[in-house]
Amino acid sequence: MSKQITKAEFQVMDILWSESPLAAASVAERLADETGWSLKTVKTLLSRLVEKGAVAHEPDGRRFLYRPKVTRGAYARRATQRLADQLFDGRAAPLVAHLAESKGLSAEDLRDLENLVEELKRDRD
Amino acid sequence: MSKQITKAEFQVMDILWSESPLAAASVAERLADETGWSLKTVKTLLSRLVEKGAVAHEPDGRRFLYRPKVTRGAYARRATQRLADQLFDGRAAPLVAHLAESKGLSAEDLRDLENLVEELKRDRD
DNA sequence: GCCAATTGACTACAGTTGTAGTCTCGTCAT
DNA sequence: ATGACGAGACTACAACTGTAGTCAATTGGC
Repeated sequence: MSKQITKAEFQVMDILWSESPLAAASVAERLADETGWSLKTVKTLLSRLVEKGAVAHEPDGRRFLYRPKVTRGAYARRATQRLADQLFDGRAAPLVAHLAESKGLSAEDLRDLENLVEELKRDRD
Repeated sequence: MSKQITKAEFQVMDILWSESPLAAASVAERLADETGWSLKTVKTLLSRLVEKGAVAHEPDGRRFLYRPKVTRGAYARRATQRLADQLFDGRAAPLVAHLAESKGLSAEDLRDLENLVEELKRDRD
């Protein structure tokens, strides 16, 4: 049921999704470049993520190791669904249309999409 | 550049997108059912939206009429883009894949998507 | 064995958001 | 003219966020 994850918290999650488990110090280290956050800040964010049920922490000697409890995929699914529901009544096509309009999909994107649609059609029977 | 619109503010926008211009009282009326918000709350939200540059207000006698300055489409595009960038490195296909997985696209959705992809491919040449 | 460094716990504090309340002024019905 | 009512302006306040600081306990290096 894990609560809403904020933007800053998401950046922490993204580190943990790329590698885990990690100690707070390691997470902070990996974030230092993009964010400039102090270790303290990162620790606060980690605590909040633990409170929210999005990451688990297991003691490892004197410190904690953190590990995501929610997969990136699950998170992405929920976020995508929320957006689609809010903006497009849950429909995918207008969502893609907006993506296309705002960004211009690459040729590769189009190929991927075509294959995906094919696949989905096959699955449906 | 209008600032981030919040969840509550979005609900107000959605009323204005469906009909505008409207006086604060009318907006509140139309929101009463779904939200139960008091007129005061709605007025606060409208003021904040004006501050943020997302709606314009023109005096009409002793009151104001509110009208969106950002179209729903433009808002949707920005929101979609943000999500795609954050979660999928801007790629559309994985986004659609996640939508498909979480919701099960309808046959109609698939047809729409297919047509859309066709169209996008044509546009590209 | 002892000290400096590190760790997690707790605290801080300003800005944003959700949800309203108060104040003041103009006006419409009498 | 006047007094109640409705409009927007300003104020409130707790929860959540972003960004840290302080403190007390632990421990690895000497």
